[in-house]
Parts: sequence; structure tokens; C-alpha cells
Amino acid sequence: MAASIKDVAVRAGVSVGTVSNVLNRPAKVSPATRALVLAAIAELGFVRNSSAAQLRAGASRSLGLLVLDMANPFFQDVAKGVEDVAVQQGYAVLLCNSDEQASRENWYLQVLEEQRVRGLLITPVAGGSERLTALRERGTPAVLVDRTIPGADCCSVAVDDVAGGELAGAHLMSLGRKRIAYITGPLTLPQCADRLTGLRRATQGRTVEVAETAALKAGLGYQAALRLFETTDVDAVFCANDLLALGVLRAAISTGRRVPDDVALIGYDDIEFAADAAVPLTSIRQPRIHIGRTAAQLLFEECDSPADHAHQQVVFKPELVVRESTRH
Amino acid sequence: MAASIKDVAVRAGVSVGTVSNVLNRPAKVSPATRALVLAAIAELGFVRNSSAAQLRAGASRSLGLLVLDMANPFFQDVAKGVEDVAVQQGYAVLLCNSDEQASRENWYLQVLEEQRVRGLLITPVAGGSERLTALRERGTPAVLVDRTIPGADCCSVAVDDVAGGELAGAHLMSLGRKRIAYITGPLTLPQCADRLTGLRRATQGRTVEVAETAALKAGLGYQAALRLFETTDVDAVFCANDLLALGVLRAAISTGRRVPDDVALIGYDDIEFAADAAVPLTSIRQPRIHIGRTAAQLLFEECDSPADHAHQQVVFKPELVVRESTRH
DNA sequence: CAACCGCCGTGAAACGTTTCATCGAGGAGG
DNA sequence: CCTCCTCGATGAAACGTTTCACGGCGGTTG
Repeated sequence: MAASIKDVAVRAGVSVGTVSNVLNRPAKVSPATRALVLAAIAELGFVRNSSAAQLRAGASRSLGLLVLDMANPFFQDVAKGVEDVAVQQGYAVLLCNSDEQASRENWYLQVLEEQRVRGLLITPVAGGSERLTALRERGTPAVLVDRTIPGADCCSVAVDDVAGGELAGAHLMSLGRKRIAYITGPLTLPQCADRLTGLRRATQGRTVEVAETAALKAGLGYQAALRLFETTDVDAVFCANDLLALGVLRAAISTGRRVPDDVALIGYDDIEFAADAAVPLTSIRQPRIHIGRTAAQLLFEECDSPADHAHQQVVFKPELVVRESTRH
Repeated sequence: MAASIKDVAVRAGVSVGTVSNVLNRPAKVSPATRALVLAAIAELGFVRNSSAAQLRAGASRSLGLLVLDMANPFFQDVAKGVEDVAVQQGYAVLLCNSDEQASRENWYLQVLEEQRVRGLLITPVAGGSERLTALRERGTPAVLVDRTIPGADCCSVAVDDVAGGELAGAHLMSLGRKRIAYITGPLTLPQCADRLTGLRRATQGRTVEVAETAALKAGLGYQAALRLFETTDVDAVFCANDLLALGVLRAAISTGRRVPDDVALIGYDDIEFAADAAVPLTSIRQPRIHIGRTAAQLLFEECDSPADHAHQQVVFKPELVVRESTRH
């Protein structure tokens, strides 16, 4: 049905090799024939079959990006950064999300390996799968995003969550707040735990009340804050992410507390809505797009010269963004 | 480097045809040899090269989803719906976003066609490209998402925005509100214009103040609301999307207006944050996941029996979700 | 016992591209 | 005039899979 390179060759009165050259190394072919071939391509509406090209070449011009949740703004921006770099290099990005399910992750790893992607950017679900290591052993380079697996000998890009917690804590200290609460998702998540570590480091000696919720959701932040406000007299709340903080904000407003006068509030991630909340939210920003870009660059480096490539573990520092919710 | 089907055949002491049968039609091969082959596959870490498979088969087991903006929750949910159906059918989804740029859309269309995707789900950028029609003429079926191109003879799935505006208008009427404002993005966007049409239809005779902003952003909603509150005495605001509404909410709170007592507020899209806003937001919900599912199903229908396939234009009705921001 | 059938397995062709050794035609240099 | 070189184009091999016509082998039927 679809026109092949052979049809083009016949139409243009040249050999298939020449058509291929026009496609891949236009300089190698004389202007006259090149024009002839291009005309034939246009007339026939020829589109290269990349399956055949990949088959022959042995590797594809695409890479896989396997994230936990595309609804998460963090990964959206990471994806944007990855895409920037990839498209610039003429690569396509196969965007997949595992939804935090190991089974889905496995299925996508299978698909991506079958497609012979050039490399893989991945945030693995908790408890790294053996399929990923198998894939790497078979020669597909991978870069970890927002994860560092201690033993693994591969590149990774992450953000220093301890530093983020410290940033928040130091900021609250500088405001003179004394009774600080930390509302968090499951402390089994390294991020949540690290941010607490940082907070404690910065607020030495200050009361730090910790309220753990089942997930990083606004609704749970709301409930946790209502309970907290009833039992404890806090003058500052740091949340493990902005969603929780928005819930806390709602709880504060609905119980008549003023933010920041009565309660200072800091979130984490600096999602778009943080700036547009009822009281614009102070937050910790991660260089998300930059993370994606860096990860992609590391991957390309490894692809291009696997021999003299040294694995790197890049760790970015987050940044404090001050808004009304902690302004005096 | 990577093990091929031939290596497996040698290892298992069978022919390549048999290995292929184990992979694709396991029932056709005796349990004994099947076990032999599977063992060989496991030992060698064989992974099928889908380029070769596609080349031979002529079509891939993947489909393209090309959206305007993956940061938009609407498309995230649509993507989720599409994925559900696709994965269930054993198809992979190539997720691409054009960022509303025609050039990117073209590049992705090229890539997808080269990959020989089985079909395409697309929300084209304004002023449909000729490449899309070319692609369809060459035999790749496509379904339009959230768009209906009058002349185009293809399937489409959309939502009735006029009905959505009507829903909002009727609700405000039932609350007895008299002085209604509409805050919107550019009225050149069909969605914004349609929602206004619906609103006017439902609120016949009531003052409808219209404030147009440059984009559907919370910050602009905030500014527009501040201006509006200064100049006009409104008791209800309907916004073309939830982001604008969140901005309006912030403006209301910061100027001491009570929601819903002084001003009732309705958004559109029912994004996740609508429920968790400082005052939970009444909104118009679109069946987003369902849209994705339906679009994928239409596409598969067309792929599976192109002959007796009649193009359908599915239009969903939106739904009113009442929360505090309009509760009396 | 011959003829037939069903079951398993085989081997080769075909898919569309890239790559590479080769070849022919001109032009430059001796 | 012969040789050598370069430039451009050629044609066939190879990539890894699927598919399909075919064959061997045991068992069933008449």
C-alpha cells in the first residue's frame, strides 16, 4: 500500500541506494538527481518506514521516559526538559507512566526494550525491579531520575531533600517562629523523611510536631491540620508538598486563623497553584526542567561514548520561594 | 550483541519458525518443545525485536496520542482513558504533546507516521495542518479529541460547551442571583465563546458582565476580579475555567467578600484543586477519562474493520458539581 | 493393508531499509 | 595516449521476524 523506497527509486529512475543517500546523506548525491528523487518522494507521498531503518541500523532514534505519574507536575516538567534535549538531537521520547505499579513498569520496560530504545530515563517504583537491571545488563543505558540506588552503577539525577527541609526550617527560624509542625505523607517515602531530617537540623531545639498522613493529598492535609489546630498551638507549619499545604491553608481559613500572622505556612514543590492560592504560598522549588535536561544529557553522553563514560550522581539544591504565607 | 530468535532456535535445537510460534501462537506447539524454547529464551535473555516484527507484519501495535499540553489536567485524564483501552488491547501509546505549536505537531506527525502507528488520536492546533489530512489519506485512521472539524470525514469526541454554560447559568438562577459576571479567556477560543452562549441562554434578561482576559490563568483571573469588584456590584461569577475561578476566589478573599454569601462562584473543568480550594469550588465537570476511552474505542473500531466503519461524532454532556462556593 | 487425516515441526521467502564494495565516466597529469 | 583519481551511482547483502506451503509420522478408518 504505502510507497516504499523502491517505488521512489523506480519513479525517479535511480537505484534504491541513491534514494537512501538522498534521505540520509544528501551531500553525497548530485543536486540534479537529488531534486529528481525529492520530486518523486513528494509525488508518491513517501514516508520512511522506521521499522526497517531501525532493524538495519540496530538501534532506534528514540528513548524511553518512564515516570511514576504524569499527573504530577514534577514529572511534567522533567518530561519537558527531557523532550527539549531529545528533540534537539533528533530523538523522539516515548513517554510512559507506571502509575506506581510494578506490573505496569514491567510491561513498559518490556515494550521499550522490544522497541530497542537507545536509552532509558526512569523513576523506578519502590523496590527496584530485576527487569531493569536485566535490561541494563543487556546494554540499554539508563539514568535514574529523582532516585539514587546505592549499589547501582549508573547515572542518576536527584534533588537534595534534606537541604530543602533545612531551607524551610531556617526560614521559619528567621521569622522567629517557635512552635513548628511538619505535616507529611508516609515517612516511608525517602523524600518525606529527608525533608523532616533537614527541618530538624535547622530548627534544633524547637518543638517539631509531626503529623503523618496516608498520602500527599490536599484533603488529608486539611484533616490533619484541623486535628493539629485543635490539639496543639502551633505558629508555623511546613508541609511535605504543596498539596498538603493547600489543605492546611483551607483548614486555617475555615477556622479563622490568619496566614501568616497566626500561622506561617510553607509547602514544597512550588507547583503552579502555590502562587495563586488564596494566600500565595511560600514553597521550596526544585529545578524540575533542569533535572530533565541534565538527565537526558547524561544519557546521551553514555550512549555516544559508552567506553569512557563515568557514571555520575548529580544532586541539585532546591530553592526557597517566599510569598505571602510567610511574609510578616 | 542481543540474542536473536535464531540463537534461541539453535540453543533449543528447533527451527526459527517454531520459536516464532512459541512467541505468537503457543497453542500450535507441543508442550515439550514449548518448554524447551522457553528455557532457551530465559537463558539467553532474549527480547523480541519489534522493529523486525513490525516490518514483517506491516503495522505496529501502537497508537499515537498527540495533545496540546500534557500539563493540562484535561489531557492527562484523556490520556489515562486512552491508555486503559490501549493496554487492554495490548497496544502501546506513544504520547506526544505539540505545545500548541504547529511545527512540533508536524514533526510528531512525521515521527508517528514513520513508526507506522496503527492509528492516531489528536487535538490539532488551531488551523488544522495539511499533514494530518495527508496522513489520513495514506491510510492511518485518526480520531479528533475535543475538536470537531466541520468538513472532515472522521470520528471525533467532544464535549458540549454550550450545555456547560447553560448548566452554570441555570444553577446561578436557581440560587436567585441577579447580577452575574462571566470571566473568560480569549473569546476567540470556541470553548470560551460557547460557554458564554450557554450562560446567556440560561440567564435570559439577567445582566451578564463579561470580562475577557488574555489567557486562562489564575493570575489574570485575580486581576480581572479586582477590577470587576471595583466597578460593578455582582453577586455571582462564572469562570471559563477553574484556574480563573481560583484567581477570583483569591480576589474575593483578599477584598473581604464572603463566598458564597456575597459572591457565588462557579468554575469549569473540575480540576483536582477545585475541591480543595480555600472555599471548595462548584464546577462543571467533563467526563474526561470517558472521552479518552471512547476516542480509543472509536479508533480501534475503525482499525479493525475499516470497510464497514461509519464515522461518528460523539458529543458528551458535562455535569454540574456543587460545592461550598455556591452553597447557600 | 492402503488411504487418509491431524498434528508438529521445518525451511525459505518476504518485509523496507542501510551499507559497502564495486563500477563507469570524466578530468587531470605524465 | 595511457594511467590514475575522484565523484556519483549501483546492486546485493544483511538486519530479525512472521508466515506459509510442505513433509514426516502415528493413528484411524474402510
